[in-house]
Amino acid sequence: MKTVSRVLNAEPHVREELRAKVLKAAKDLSYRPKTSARSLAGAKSFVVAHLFSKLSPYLVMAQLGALGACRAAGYHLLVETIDLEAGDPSAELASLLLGLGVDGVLLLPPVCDDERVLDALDGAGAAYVRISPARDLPRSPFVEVEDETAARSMTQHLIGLGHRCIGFVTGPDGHAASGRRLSGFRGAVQAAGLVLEEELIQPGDFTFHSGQAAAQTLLGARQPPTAIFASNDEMAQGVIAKAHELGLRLPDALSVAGFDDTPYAAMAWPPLTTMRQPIAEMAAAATEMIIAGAGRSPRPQIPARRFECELVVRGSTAPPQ
Amino acid sequence: MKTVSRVLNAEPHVREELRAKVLKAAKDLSYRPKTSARSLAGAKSFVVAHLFSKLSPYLVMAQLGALGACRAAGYHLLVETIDLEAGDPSAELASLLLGLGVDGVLLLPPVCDDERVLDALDGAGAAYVRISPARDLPRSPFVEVEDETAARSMTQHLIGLGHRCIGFVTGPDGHAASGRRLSGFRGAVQAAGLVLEEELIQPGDFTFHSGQAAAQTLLGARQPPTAIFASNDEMAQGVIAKAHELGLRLPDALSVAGFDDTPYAAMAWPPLTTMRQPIAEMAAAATEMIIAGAGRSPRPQIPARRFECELVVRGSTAPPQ
DNA sequence: ATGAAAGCGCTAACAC
DNA sequence: GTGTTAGCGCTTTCAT
Repeated sequence: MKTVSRVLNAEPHVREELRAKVLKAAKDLSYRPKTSARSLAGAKSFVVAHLFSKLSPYLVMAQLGALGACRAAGYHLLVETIDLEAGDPSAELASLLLGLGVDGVLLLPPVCDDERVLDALDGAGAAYVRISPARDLPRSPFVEVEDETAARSMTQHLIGLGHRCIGFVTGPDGHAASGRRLSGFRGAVQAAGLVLEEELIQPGDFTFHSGQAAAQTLLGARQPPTAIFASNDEMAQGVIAKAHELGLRLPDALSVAGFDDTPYAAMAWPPLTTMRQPIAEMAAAATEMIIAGAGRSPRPQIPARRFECELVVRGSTAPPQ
Repeated sequence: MKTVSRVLNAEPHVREELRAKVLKAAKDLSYRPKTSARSLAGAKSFVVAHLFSKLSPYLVMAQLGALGACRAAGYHLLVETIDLEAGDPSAELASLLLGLGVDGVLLLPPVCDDERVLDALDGAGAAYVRISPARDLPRSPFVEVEDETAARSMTQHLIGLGHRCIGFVTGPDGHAASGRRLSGFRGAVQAAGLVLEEELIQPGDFTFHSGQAAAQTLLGARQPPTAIFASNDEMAQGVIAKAHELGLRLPDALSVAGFDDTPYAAMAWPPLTTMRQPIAEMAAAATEMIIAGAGRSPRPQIPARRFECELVVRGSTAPPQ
């Protein structure tokens, strides 16, 4: 019995001949080890959980990446929501962690920066990997993306098109990406020797509505920008909608750029120029980190991984008219 | 020990006093039963799987609904993809079903109409509930929506606005909703005494691209329609994009209507008039059906449930100019 | 390199 | 109404 276990878990110390025999028998019987028995007896549960508060296209792409990594390793992906607004998120977490004993939890913003969630996870001794965390970097393995460089590239693209007055819509405070994308924008504008009036930078929170509101303000100014760079695609969509509402012809009267390259960016009109963030790969990498550490104690130290973005030029950006 | 088990599973035959005592002790110790032990010993796994081939906004909304139902019942939701294009989907399913022994599988189109998937599921003795299945209705419990009635309402909305020449973009063959929505459209057009030229009905497959292509054909005709009703929101977005590309002013030069009311419908420009399909509730209902039958043998007969849609009028429909 | 024994934490079946 | 016993199907530990 133990020999079969060794073969099926790819453990050493089994003669090649015997291994083949076991494998053949397993195949003939179409035998599948029962996950519940494996996790009851052993240290691994073969389940990774993706914990989120709200599902955006960005998180959906991450989920798909995580799913792929799970599949490749014979793992399963569990999805769980948590209400950050509600009283105590740790109570909700308890049933997840203590009950199921998942091997690890995948966290993205904003959940990955909620102190209470992190404390609850640490308290339960649960492993977790974060994507683009804003704080306490040493607290867990994580994966991040070159936000600042990417934002700089996008800004340079707009400047290269001839724009001299560019508006920017920020992400919410507390999101690591928000500050970095703004820095990248600022850096590129200043490097080009352009004046950056502070009213060209409008606050947003990654929602469509906030993109509309920011556009309203920017386009209503005495000297409106000829291009607007929104920190994510959904806000860029809001900018586009507002511009249409104001009767502007895009992209001639206004260039609009986004960030993330969600599937809906290409469905906007005009199709949105944006920075492609390899979120599926990032989530897959994070999931692999979880799986690599599953059942191991002490948990292995895993170095952070950093990914790059790619400029995707579509029809929403053009030289100013 | 058995008494504790009874209390925690809300089984009868426990004195109220003792029950309270157990509950208090459980709380004091913050005790959580271990899912793997429960499913190894018992007949239930406390896990429902959502099996899909591709993730659309529609499926994401369903996932959220299923998640809510799982949460409420102390269940967990597992997500799994299956490649319908690939050789044999049953091989992929095997590891999911035999290994994890989920209590049930939630299936939506197009997966819910794939004969091979259904056969594999039946072969493994797995329970499944389908949403809007197109065939073999008695084969499993299912949930459906009033597609035909809803399509009729939408068409009446357009006719009521004064449109006399309305184009229609169908869904893919094999999707139960495709035929029903087309029937609803046909019924309303004929009831209004309008002539329905067959070239006003263009084939689509629920993708953005197919919506664009259909719009290209419809708007290029000698007598183009003044309104286009697409069978889902994504195709409606494609119609809108194509209309913008052709320089049409929406909604005056062309009214566009969709179906589903995904979150992106409201982000289009103009905001899309559509039929809201209560997909999250439908998925929740389907998940409850799975949970109700979990661990029971023979599986209880569960009557189908039917839901209604709601017309959501936004800015993309208006009287013809 | 292989295998025997013990037991993970519950529920099922059966006493009482 | 309550408690006892015997496993569920694996992995772990420890012999050999």
